[in-house]
Amino acid sequence: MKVSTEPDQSALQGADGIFPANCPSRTVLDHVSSKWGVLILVALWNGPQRWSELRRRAEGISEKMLAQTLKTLEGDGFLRRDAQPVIPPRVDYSLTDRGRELVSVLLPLVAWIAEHASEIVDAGPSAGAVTAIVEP
Amino acid sequence: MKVSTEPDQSALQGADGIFPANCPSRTVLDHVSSKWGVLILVALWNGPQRWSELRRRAEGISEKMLAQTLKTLEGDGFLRRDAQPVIPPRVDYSLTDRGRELVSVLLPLVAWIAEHASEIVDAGPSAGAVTAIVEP
DNA sequence: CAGAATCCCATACGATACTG
DNA sequence: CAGTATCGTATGGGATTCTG
Repeated sequence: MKVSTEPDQSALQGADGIFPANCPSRTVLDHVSSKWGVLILVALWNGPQRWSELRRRAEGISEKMLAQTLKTLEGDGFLRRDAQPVIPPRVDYSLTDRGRELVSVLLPLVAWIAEHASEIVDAGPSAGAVTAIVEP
Repeated sequence: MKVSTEPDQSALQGADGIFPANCPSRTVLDHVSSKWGVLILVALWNGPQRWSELRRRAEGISEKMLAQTLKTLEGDGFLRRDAQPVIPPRVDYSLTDRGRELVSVLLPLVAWIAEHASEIVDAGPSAGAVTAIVEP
């Protein structure tokens, strides 16, 4: 399942613009890097998951966003929806081949963040957040 | 500067939740995967860039978002701001070591998307599109 | 259990104008 | 050139309710 560990970064280094504004690549990047995209995709790495499992794994996600994110990613062909006509309903979501390719390049990123986040977090002023609010 | 070759995905595969809801990792993931985060970070891979260069490279970004994204990423320690007291002003942005580590795991993702985006298409109808991207 | 539908607010984001 | 300030809108996204 190794897709391409060979960087192919030449295309990027050589170009002036990274992703042209109205390109599919921009769209896909937005889908993947949407608030919940990465979490859902990575959550599926272990194998098929049910709706409720995904909700637990992507901690904090609302049902609305789960549904929306799943549809978008399904539309992009990254995951597959498998509904069984039983009662109570059982639906499994799983990565497609394309989805597995994507996740395989996503994992190093997620792993890196998981390892280094604790050093970053602080960053002194307002914790890096642009608008630090909260606090009831 | 080798950082990424060892996946360390065990931590992810073993865990039930991916990123706990109120964890630094979530915050960092949000910063990086913000609408413009990836674009800016990758744009800096080639070396220091000036404000106006970044604006061109991250095609479509507004000044407001450029400023905001730069501040957030600077706050996270991914990039450095270098202002020279000359007239007209000249400011260079460049990746820190930490930023370079991050981008090094980001590049495979970006490259993958650049390669496959056109097959994905999505969005059903019109779906036209596209003059290949990244072509010199 | 797995979702669709509705309501509604916060903020992300863009456009424009102004400044050192 | 490299920003900041202000404003207005669109959209993301949570809470709640309803259904097969």
